[in-house]
Parts: sequence; C-alpha cells; structure tokens
Amino acid sequence: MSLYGGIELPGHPCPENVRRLDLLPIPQIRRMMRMGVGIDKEWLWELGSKLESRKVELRKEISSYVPPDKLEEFVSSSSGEGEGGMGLELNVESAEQVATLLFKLLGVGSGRQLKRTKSGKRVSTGKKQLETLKREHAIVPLILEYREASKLKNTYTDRLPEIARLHPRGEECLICGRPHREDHWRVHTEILTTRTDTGRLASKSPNLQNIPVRTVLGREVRKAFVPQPGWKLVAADYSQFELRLLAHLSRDANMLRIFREGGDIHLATAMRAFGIDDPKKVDKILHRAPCKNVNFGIAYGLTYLGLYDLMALTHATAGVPVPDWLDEAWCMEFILKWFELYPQCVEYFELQHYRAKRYEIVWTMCGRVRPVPEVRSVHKRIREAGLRQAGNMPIQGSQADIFKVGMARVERRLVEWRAAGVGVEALLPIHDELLVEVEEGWEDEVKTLLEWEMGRAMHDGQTGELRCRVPILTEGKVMEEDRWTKE
DNA sequence: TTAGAACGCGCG
DNA sequence: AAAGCGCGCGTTCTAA
Repeated sequence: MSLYGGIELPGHPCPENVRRLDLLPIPQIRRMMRMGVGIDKEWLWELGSKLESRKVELRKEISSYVPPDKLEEFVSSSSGEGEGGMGLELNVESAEQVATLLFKLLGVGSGRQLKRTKSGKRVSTGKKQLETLKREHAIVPLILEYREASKLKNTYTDRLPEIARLHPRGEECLICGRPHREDHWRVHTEILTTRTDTGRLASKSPNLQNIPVRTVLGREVRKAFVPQPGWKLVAADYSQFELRLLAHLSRDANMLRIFREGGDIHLATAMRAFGIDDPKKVDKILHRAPCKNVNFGIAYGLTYLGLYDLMALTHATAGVPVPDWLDEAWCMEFILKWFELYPQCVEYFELQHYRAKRYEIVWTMCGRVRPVPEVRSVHKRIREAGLRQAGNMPIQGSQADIFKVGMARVERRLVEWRAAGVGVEALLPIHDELLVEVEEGWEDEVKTLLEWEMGRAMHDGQTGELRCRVPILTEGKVMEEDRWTKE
C-alpha cells in the first residue's frame, strides 16, 4: 500500500520536480457513500430465480456425464453435499471435482499442454483453459455456463437485495438527506482512498466497481441499478485513457499523431503492423484482435507468451481454429514490430525501469510515489514483476490522478447546481467513469457538464505546467431506459 | 470449529 | 518454472 502521495521519501534523491498531490476529494466521496445507488429488488429476485433454475438444469446435465460407478469419489471428497438422500451430483463449484472429472475420467485435453494452477497441484480449470477445450467435449461449455450463472447469482442477485436499505419518501431522507418522491431501495458502498498502490480508489461492501457488463447475462444484472423515481442516471467515461496517457508520457510521435487525428488506434496499428492499405481489408480476428491485445497489454508488460495465450483465447471464444502460422515465435516478432511502430514507448519503459532500479521508486504526473523494492530482489520472477509494476504505475496512477481532478471539477459545478435548486448527485467513481443521478429534465445538461469538466481535467492547475499532448475524449451517456446500461 | 489459503472470476 | 497491471468477494479446501 502506498501512502506516500506527494511526500518525498527520506534518503531517496528525487531527480525530478515531484509535485504535491493534494486533491483527494474526501467530502465528495463521503457524499457518494451516503447517497448510495438505487436498485430494483424485484428485478434481482426474478433474475435470481431464473439463474437458479438454469443452475439446476445444468447441474443435472453435467452430472449425467459422470460415470455412475465413479460418483463415490466425488461424494467422499465433498463434505457439504448429501442432503436430500438421492441427490448424488457433482459439485460444479468445486474446481477439484471438475478437474478430476474432466482430466482423469473423461480424458479431456489429453495429449495437449495443459496449464496448471498457481500452486502446481493440478491442471487448471480456469476460464482461459476451459475456453480452449470447449470443442473437445460437450461438457465443457456446460461448465462454463454454470460458472457464469453461479457467479452472477452468488455475488450479485443474492447479495445486493440483502444489503439494500430503504430510503423513505419524505422531506428529508434520514439516510442521504435528500427529499425523495417515493420509497425506494439503495445500496451503499464504502469507497477506500488509501487502499491501492497506484492511487486508484477501491470499493467494498459491496464492491460496486465490478458490476457485470461484458456479457449479455451480466448486463441483465447491471440493469437492476436504477435512478430514484423522477430522476435519471447519467454516466461519463474517458475513452482509451491509459493508452492516451502512454502516448502523453512517452511523447511517442506516431501514437500522438493517431490520437490527434482521431483515428481508431487498433485499426491504425493493424494497418501498419500488417502493411495493409485498405481499412476494409483488416480482419477483426486476424489483424485487429492482436493489435488491440498488444495495445492494451503493453502497458501491463505483456510478454510474447501472454500474447500467445490471449490469441488462443480470442480464437477459441470466436470459435475459429488457430491458424498454423500463429505460434509463440510469431507473437515475439509481433511485439518487436509493435515497439518499432512506437519507438518512444520503449524509451518510456526504459526510463521507468531506470528510476525503479536507481531509486526504488516511480511516480505519476501529479507526484504520487510508489516504492518498488522488488526490482532488487534476488529472485528473477519477483524482479521482473517489479519492473512490470514500475512501467505500469505511472500510467494507471496518472489516470487516477487526472480522474480525481475531473471528479473535483465536476463536484464544484454540482454544488452550484444544487444551490440553484437542481437535484443532482454523483454516485460512483469507477476508475475512468463517473455515474451521476439527476432530476428529470436536466439529464442532457448534466451530460454536457460531465464531458466538459472531465475532458479538461488535464488542463487543471493541479497537473501543473504539463501540456496536454493528447486529446482526452470524454463520452457521456444518458440512460433513457431508466436502468444502468452500456452503449 | 474456524481462520486463512487456494481457486476462480466480476470490473477498469 | 513463470510469463499482464490494479482491485474485492464467493465457495471450497486445509491446517491448526
């Protein structure tokens, strides 16, 4: 944990002008926690019961693949089961049982190089692994579907209604202080400001920063979040913020040019990397996918082996066989080529690695410091992890710095709105996105406000004399359906 | 019986 | 041998 924000560490010469970071918007954050976010309990109950019946079906179907004479093995290893007499079924929640069934009894993936768990005890049954084995046995997609249903039910549809609090209609709500038109339920998260090593905020009890959005079923969960009666939800997020920051921090001419021209960075990378002239000839899986993966992954220190895994997963998920020319050597070449396209990014990472090794710290645009003593470890694995953290922290951390400035700028304006009698509240910070609730009739205004204020966070005095070298794109969205949705 | 590790997975 | 950054949380499994 880094509590060093803006403070120079004794004994560490700081070679550049590291500025004080003094803009944690604590009062605004406390206000968001008090407000909470509205939820539709009936929606969650209904969704939960659908998930439950699907789980029952899937569990039955999955269990039918277990050789009957081997069932005892599972019963003996699982202690909690056994209620209900005859209900001898596989516990799909147990990774151990799933592994035994798949790899010992059914021989799935035999002759293939299978990834093992972190401890090396057995073969992994993680999503990545199972995705590549999807077509080998009909049971595999069933397990994946069960896992999704189970996750959504346990973590979201069951939990959220339990911890929601009733905000009563009336002049002044005792919980949040706002007058509500009708009774409704809200969940209150705790926002932690000193939890992360990079300066990001964290959310717990419940974590509202990981509400599903990437799958169709997941988005149904997200739809359970609603505005209070008579209000609208509005959200605004930065697009490709970390990549733009890499362009800014590295001053890479090619990357800056692409962003300044407002082009599609993944497409532009694909055209240059594969030497394609016509944008229409760029294939989504063949060309754009690896570029997207590398564009995002590079800030995390992605290696050619990681890229190979990602490519295998991309193809498996799309149901396309991996082409025979796509191997680890190809991935290595591709990453080298990527750095040739964006040569100043190499210098960026070299600079961060130098700072890490020389001073054992790296820092963000606003001067938030992260110690990285790992880079001097005697263990190569730890050292390399430390270097990846060092390369990533100024990007992720600067994103957090600027996001906070954006939040502070937004809140300053919302205070004025409230003084003028408009009901408007910030509800949730999600790393590069801010969720806001506003009285009906003001939603378009507030969307414009969010885009304006967040989009100018880099011009703020707090980020110092640093010129904004890259356009920061902010996209606001009004939830017309009165549910939290994507796009 | 229980605290914590292991595993897996939701999000940016 | 591992091989991608930052989080929180649910269930299963294990060691005390």
